[in-house]
Amino acid sequence: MADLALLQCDCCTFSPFCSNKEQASGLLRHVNSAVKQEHYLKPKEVLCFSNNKFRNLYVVKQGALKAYQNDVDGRESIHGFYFAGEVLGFEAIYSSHYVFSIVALTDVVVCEVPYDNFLNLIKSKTDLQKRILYLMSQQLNAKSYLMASTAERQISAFLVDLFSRLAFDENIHEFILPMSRQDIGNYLKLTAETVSRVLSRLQKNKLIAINYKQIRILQLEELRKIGDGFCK
Amino acid sequence: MADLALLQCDCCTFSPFCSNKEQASGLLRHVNSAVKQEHYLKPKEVLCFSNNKFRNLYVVKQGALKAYQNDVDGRESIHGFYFAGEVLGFEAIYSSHYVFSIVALTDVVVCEVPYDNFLNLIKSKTDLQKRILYLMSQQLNAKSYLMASTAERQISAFLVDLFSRLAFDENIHEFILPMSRQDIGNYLKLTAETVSRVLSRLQKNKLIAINYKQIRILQLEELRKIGDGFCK
DNA sequence: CGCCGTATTGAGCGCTCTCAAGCTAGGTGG
DNA sequence: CCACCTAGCTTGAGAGCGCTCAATACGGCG
Repeated sequence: MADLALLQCDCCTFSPFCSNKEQASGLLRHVNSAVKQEHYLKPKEVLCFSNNKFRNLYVVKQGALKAYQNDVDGRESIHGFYFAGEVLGFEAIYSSHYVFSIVALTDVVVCEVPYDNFLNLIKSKTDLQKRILYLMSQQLNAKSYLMASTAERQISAFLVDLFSRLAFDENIHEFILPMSRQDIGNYLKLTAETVSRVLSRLQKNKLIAINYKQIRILQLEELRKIGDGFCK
Repeated sequence: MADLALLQCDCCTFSPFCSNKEQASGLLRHVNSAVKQEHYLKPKEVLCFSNNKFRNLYVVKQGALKAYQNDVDGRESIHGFYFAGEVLGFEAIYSSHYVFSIVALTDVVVCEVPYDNFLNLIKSKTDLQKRILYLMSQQLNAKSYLMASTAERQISAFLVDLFSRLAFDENIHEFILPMSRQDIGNYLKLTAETVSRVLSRLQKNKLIAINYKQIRILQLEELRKIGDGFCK
């Protein structure tokens, strides 16, 4: 378990803002300057509510979360999913309020990073300044596959994206979907039925093997081709 | 003309990185530190090509541009439009190459901002550091209406967005669409025919008056309602 | 004035949605 | 240990929105 936590820190995109010599050698915690504390969440627990005052960025240390808003139709419009090593809250800098409610999908550990701490930390560190622009630029590039032309393309690209973000080991082409079919649909603007149908079709065509939340990618390159132009 | 150029600078989101006392009082040009030079483009002229090495951010001083990629189907997938006062190139920080080709839609004046100049400028200026995070966060919030559920919603939200970015005077509800129906379609993932049909319907319903590129918003609040959840 | 790119409008098709009926897995209680 | 319950998933039939294909109209430019 301690090993897992360390693994998470090693592959965390935020580690330059957090890690120090102690961490690299195995110790860590609140000695670093930007991270204030950790939070532990159970599935369905809320990390922050839409419209609440923005104070903290959060870094996912373990587990998966979703960011969503309720749209006019009362539908849950999902803005994105966040997994280990990813930073959330950047959108809120602009509006100074959280734009989305963020909810745990699994058991979750997040690091709380007060935005003021963060600004103080980067103040005089040019490498961290470059790094944060890099990370935000990365988020600008994400999610392009939302615009793919058919449900099959969107879902193929979504699976490739998930695989690249969830697979600890590139060689194990199997992972657990942390979200429901409905969540995938709310994210891609498809119905849960369409998601289910497309996944079944991809399975029939031997591109994936899927059993509820257990999924194995059988032909990664084929999937990439189907979702092409939209997979990085 | 000189007045227009100044007006553009006054409402430019990038002016903190550019303006100085001289500018504010009427003079300016290359005295400021981040901006290197201006470029003048005619319609269809290319500012930068997709995959070229990223060196500069650009700030639009006058006119309109589109950023696009060709997708698998050979279709032109438009990532966004840029108007006076807006910054482009943030996506390229991540990949260190331009992600999109950027082309002028009208006569255009842009300011070239070498990224190295820019990094030097913000190095020790905490207010500019905050400002750039704010601007990038703003871009993360843009384009949410792309996900609206129907063509009518997307286009209504698109028009509201355009109006807020193009109208010099909030009270004049009339402006020129700088892009073609096909461009709008390529941006919203609709066909030019659908765009045309929806615009005609909005006109029939007295929400807008449109004649080719000339458009007048008749019922801004109604449009906002239709595109709701997706207009800021 | 004639040409060509762009915009409009119509008819028919197909993908995704809606509505609805089973199915499965996992949890609960006897 | 098994019957039951429920939430989530799967699958089917029919409807509607946006797409394709096509014909026509408009406007800018030489």
